[in-house]
Amino acid sequence: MTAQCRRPRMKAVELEKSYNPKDFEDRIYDDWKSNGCFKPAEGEGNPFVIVMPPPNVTGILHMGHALNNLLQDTLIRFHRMNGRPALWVPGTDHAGIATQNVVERQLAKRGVRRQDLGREAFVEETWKVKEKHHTIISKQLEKIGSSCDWTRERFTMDAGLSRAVRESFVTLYERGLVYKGKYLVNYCTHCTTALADDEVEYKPLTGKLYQVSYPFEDGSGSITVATTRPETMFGDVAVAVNPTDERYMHLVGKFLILPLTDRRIPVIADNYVDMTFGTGMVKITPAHDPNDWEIGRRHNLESVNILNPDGTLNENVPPKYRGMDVVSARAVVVQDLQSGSFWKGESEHNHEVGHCYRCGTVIEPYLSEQWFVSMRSMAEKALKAWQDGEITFFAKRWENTYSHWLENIRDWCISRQLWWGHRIPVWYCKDCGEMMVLREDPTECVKCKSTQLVQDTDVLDTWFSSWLWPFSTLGWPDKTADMARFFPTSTLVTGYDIIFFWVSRMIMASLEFLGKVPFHDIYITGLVRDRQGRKMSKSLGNGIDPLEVIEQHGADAMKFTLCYLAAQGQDILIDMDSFRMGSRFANKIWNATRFLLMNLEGRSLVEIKSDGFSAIDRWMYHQLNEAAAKVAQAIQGYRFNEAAQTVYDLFWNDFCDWYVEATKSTLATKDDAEKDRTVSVMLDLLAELMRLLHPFVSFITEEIYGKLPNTTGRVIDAPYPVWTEQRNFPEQKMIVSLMQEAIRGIRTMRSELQIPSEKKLHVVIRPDQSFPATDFLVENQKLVAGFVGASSLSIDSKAQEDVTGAVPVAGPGFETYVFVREAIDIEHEIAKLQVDLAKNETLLEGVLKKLANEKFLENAKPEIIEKEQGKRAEFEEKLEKGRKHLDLLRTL
RNA sequence: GGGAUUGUAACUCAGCGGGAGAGUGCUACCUUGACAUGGUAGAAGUCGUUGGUUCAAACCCAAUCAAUCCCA
Repeated sequence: MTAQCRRPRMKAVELEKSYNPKDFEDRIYDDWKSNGCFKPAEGEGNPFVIVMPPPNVTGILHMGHALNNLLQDTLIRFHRMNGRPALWVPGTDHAGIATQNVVERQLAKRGVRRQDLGREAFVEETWKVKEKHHTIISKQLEKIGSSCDWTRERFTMDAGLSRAVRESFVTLYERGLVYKGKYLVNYCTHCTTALADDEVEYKPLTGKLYQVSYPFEDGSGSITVATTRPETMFGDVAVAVNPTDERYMHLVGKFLILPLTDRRIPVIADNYVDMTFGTGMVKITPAHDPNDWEIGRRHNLESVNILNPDGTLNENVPPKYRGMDVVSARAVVVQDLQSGSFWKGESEHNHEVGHCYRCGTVIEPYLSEQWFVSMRSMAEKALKAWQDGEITFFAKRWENTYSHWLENIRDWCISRQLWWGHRIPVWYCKDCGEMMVLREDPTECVKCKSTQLVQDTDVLDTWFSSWLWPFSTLGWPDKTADMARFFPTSTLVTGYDIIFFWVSRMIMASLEFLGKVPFHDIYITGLVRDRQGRKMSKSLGNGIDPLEVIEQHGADAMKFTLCYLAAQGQDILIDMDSFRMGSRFANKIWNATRFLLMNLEGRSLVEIKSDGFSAIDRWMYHQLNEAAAKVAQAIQGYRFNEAAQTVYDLFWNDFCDWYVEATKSTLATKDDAEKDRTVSVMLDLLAELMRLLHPFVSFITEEIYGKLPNTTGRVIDAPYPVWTEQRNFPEQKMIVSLMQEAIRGIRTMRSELQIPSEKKLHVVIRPDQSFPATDFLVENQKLVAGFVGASSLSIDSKAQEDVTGAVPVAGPGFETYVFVREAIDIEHEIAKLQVDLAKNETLLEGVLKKLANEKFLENAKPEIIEKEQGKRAEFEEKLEKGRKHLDLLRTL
């Protein structure tokens, strides 16, 4: 009495005829979320931790975010299933300038300026906008299937993170690494705020180079300077020449009168001046040009600032020009220079001009008082951590970008003249002028006890809060349980555009405040581009909305497609049709499952014993085993494309094309015990496949896993398949490969001779004496016959059958004979065989030449030599058989 | 000006020292009881160009052409 008699018979499980992801994706996500599946497992174990790069809270998720997050999701799911407590911390960023711009634009529609509201009301309004947008962005993250722990979600301006920001600011101040000073900064007159150096984007512009004549004070003629920005002449404090320039040396020390004004300025000498540019004489405007600023410092020149914060000219210019913006002032100045005969001409000039990375406005170098972080010492630590191998970039080449930036680091301007953001924790006493940098809001002056205190009006750069993200999200500066357990984190996944802004700064902050790197691996994703290779952008209108992809193809299709295309260090070029790839794959998974489930009717689950496996079962487990090893390796090395390709090939080429096809002949029989066994093994394989596939196609695998009668629980927390010796069947692998080769040979013949599939053939497979798969072929005759559409098939191991009139096909260790006499064009077959023979002759020649080469035998690795010897045998066999077959054909 | 990356089948890209690969597209046949979002078979490549290193180069090195990106 076997166990199967007592087991209940199963019902067929109905799966919808076609794959329709909308039917289950949302439901599955809710199920995961409401059952705490995204929380890290309790207990021991080396945690795997990712902090999500926080998207801008008022932004919309674009394809780049989708890519970024689904790769993180793949990693998290893989490690979670491998038994590591996996934590993925989600969150959003307050995005100072961007958000403030969004709210200001909304207000502008009502005809309201932020100044009309006042600071407090404006910030309140911004919080409301933030709340509204926050639901949009989190919903989008859910749609794409992100298995992040929402119970730990953070926002860069929530209470905890605000405290972290203060703590870090004050600590740096105490360490002398934060300072305030009047320097030339990049200023956006549209956003009315200073920007950091790396927030400026340089774009080539065609401008004009103007030649202006500056007369000498003593009336002894004039000199000509070249400038691209004549309106800044009101800020000129000198004209410089190169000290080695013999044309002008005699002029150094003389004074000039600045045109349109009555100011006198000196001629000075400085190495910076390029003798070949323009006339070789340069006007020096320290308050409005970074190079001039340096020259001004070297020569102790004063700086004359001619701009108001809004970009209009201020009281330091002649009254006529005050209040004009830069562009209109330039036109008027040019006109006035012309009529005042200071004009010497103009020419076209191409140069790189800085623009605001948020609004695109031309950046003005602007002299103002700002807060800075001194970066040198932190950069050195960050460089050392990299040199010591504590962090690794994938792909490696980004390490150059990282180190190069750190080696050339400049101090970081962190104050922003905005209202939305972390207010700088600095207070000034109105009475005694004392400056206080404090963790807590003060109530009175620490020096004079006055209560007349004002807080610095500026806010901090948004990156000043996001650089703390890997630990502020875990509770720092408190010593929380999460900090102890999950910090440092494991991996960061982000785009290369923010290696400077964010990645390197997080490393610096983490080393500075915690003495550890914040993560060990940094995976840099490619950029998602359109088919023409252009960046996706609003202005081009070439963007693809991830939600639209999900609508058309499903979240799994999007995830799988992008994984499949995510080659390390490579941008991804796609259009909407690209996602059909993933969608077809998901459809295939669906239908293969459907086939199996409809065959469950009346079957019983039996215990699976590996000694009861058929050869083809062993082969399939072997393939699965190999794939598991390959996927693990690929994921460890962040080669997502390789991992995705591995599971694709396994499921489609091995499981569907061969294994499922092979079961069909069994399922068509009346042998119930064998059918129960087949179905049970197939269910086992399918469950394993769902686990293996889950990180790459998460929803469909969960949906199917839940329907399988041999599974309990969810696939999201099922164990991941790992390579095991028990499933290593290299022998079966080899034997099945030989069978496949025989089958392909016959199919090719059939197809080339255009024999319709309904026409059944007689086929003879004649193995050589030492052919290892003979027994297998004998046992699986029916199977092979089914694969090639043969009405009769014989395994002619004694070479007894008469094969006269059959078309011969050579294989490694065997020959096949297909009886299709009436269909053959003998001349054509002979010609084909001759081409084949010629090819093999050249191949053999090459191999023989190698094997005769002493240097090759000396230098090549033994396994290579062995391989060449194997090739020689193979080509010789093919030639021998080919010649025999040629004779055979000629007798027909 | 400095640096990085990329040039492989019609398209998008893997491979990166030892017999040229995938997906899409294309061609032929197939409405076989999972799937036409499918099946079977096939055609298609001087691996940008020129040198060099090596027994052996798509792969390493140098130069060169083309494209992209970052920094100044």
